[in-house]
Amino acid sequence: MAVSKTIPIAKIHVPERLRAVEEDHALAISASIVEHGLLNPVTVRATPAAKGGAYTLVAGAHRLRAMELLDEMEIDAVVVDADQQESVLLEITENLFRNELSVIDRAVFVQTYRDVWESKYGKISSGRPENRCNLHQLIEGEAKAGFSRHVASRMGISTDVVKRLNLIAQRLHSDLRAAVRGTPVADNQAALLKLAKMEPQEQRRAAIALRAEGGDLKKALGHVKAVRPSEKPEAKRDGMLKALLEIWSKADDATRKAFLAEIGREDAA
Amino acid sequence: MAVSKTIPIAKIHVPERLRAVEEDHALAISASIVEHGLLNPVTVRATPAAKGGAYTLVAGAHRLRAMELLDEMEIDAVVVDADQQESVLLEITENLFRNELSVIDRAVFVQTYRDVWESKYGKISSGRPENRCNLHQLIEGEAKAGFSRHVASRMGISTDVVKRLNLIAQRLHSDLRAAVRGTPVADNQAALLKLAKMEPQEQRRAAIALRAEGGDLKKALGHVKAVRPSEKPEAKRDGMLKALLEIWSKADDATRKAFLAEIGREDAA
DNA sequence: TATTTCCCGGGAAATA
DNA sequence: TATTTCCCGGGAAATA
Repeated sequence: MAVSKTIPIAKIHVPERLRAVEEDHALAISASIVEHGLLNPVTVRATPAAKGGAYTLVAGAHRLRAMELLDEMEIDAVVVDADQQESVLLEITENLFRNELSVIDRAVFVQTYRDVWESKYGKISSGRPENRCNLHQLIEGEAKAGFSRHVASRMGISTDVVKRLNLIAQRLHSDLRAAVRGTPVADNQAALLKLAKMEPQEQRRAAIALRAEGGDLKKALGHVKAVRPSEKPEAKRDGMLKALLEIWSKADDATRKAFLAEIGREDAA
Repeated sequence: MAVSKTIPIAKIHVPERLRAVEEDHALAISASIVEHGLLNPVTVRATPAAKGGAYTLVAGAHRLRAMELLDEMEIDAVVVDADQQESVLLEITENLFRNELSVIDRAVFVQTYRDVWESKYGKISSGRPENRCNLHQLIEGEAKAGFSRHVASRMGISTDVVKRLNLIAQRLHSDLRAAVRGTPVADNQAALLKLAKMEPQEQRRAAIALRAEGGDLKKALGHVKAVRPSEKPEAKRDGMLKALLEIWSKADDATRKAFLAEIGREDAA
């Protein structure tokens, strides 16, 4: 892939499409950066004429924001020439084919592919495809299809595999991604899926526990589960109370009476 | 398609695969048959050596049972030679291509196609495909794919269209199918989908209302909706009571106390 | 507004 | 047991 170099953060323009950054997520990444440094460089495009600066962000909005929060002035970035986007996509494809990659590495590759693709062709979303999209497909000489099938056919994998890698790439917390690196879990798809589906808060705890247990996932999850019940009982209680009141408000007199009788409160009128 | 002729019900063997008949559904069909006759013949295969009789049922278990319930001795059936199954599939395909069909007719065609296909290749289900299935696909010269994609490519429609037609064919109550015939609703996909997703009980009421309103769906659904709240309040009350007790049983003392306080029952200890 | 084609999430069952 | 490839259901957004 193109060369990674250090560039001033002030010179990076963040396009509208990438503006929506979750501050919590960025904060979590800052913590990870303090501890382990920036593991993956962000991806930018050289755009000397852009309003915000000489570069435009392609991938890594959260990492960029995290570095800003740490008052860093510079960041490692892969600089991709606008005309080279297509060849970057090709490189990713080839890497995916060639190497013996772990599941998590493949997920990151697909994610980067997705980011570069979106920066070139627009945001990937559901819905009936526009003509623009079809046009692109025709130029490429592929059958008419959305991003999912495009990536699948290009990478030589099924759309289901893309679906899973996407899920891992998009929902696995960066803390966990870092914590998992080098352990067997990095190549354990089922485990990664399970982790990715947990709440972000739980994922952060799982990451800490995983490090403490030296990569033993079972032990680590044991701690997280054990912690959970006592961790946020208020939220749970609130939920129960709310549910009770919600149903109560909709119930008729007969139902209310029956309920009170069942719980031994049938006395008052 | 092959010729339809009248055959003795006693001579039809019902294979294990089709044995599971919902008696309610069959009863509903008998009512429809009394009123309108048997609208679609069942499909059978000529199997002189079979244990149950000279024919084996391919499609129409509910219709067959309905005729049995009416003490009929014979039934109209399309007799398909075992060797002709493939050509029947082809015929359905061609019909689907050629004619100006309503949505509901297309759904019925896809359903029949599915039935014949299942009788030849085995039940369609989820899961990683077996070798047998792949073998079949290779013989056909098609790319390896499940039933859904097979049907889609053969019919010249997308898998999403197959999905919707399947939904309509499998979940639209036969009463409604009959009631809709000849009205604009028969070619209104959105309406059919909406109807198909309703509870069977409601579908039956909708069918009655639709006839009463001369095919005016909006008016008919107005009646059904209006009837519903007073129709089964007991079931709803039961559900609410159950939900209340369920949550109550899991709640701790503090939550229970808070709840009782909210509803003005904080008195007793 | 009705239809279509995407994406996403989940579950089942055979394979490795 | 882990992975893969089906089917199914649902929602979004452009098209007709």
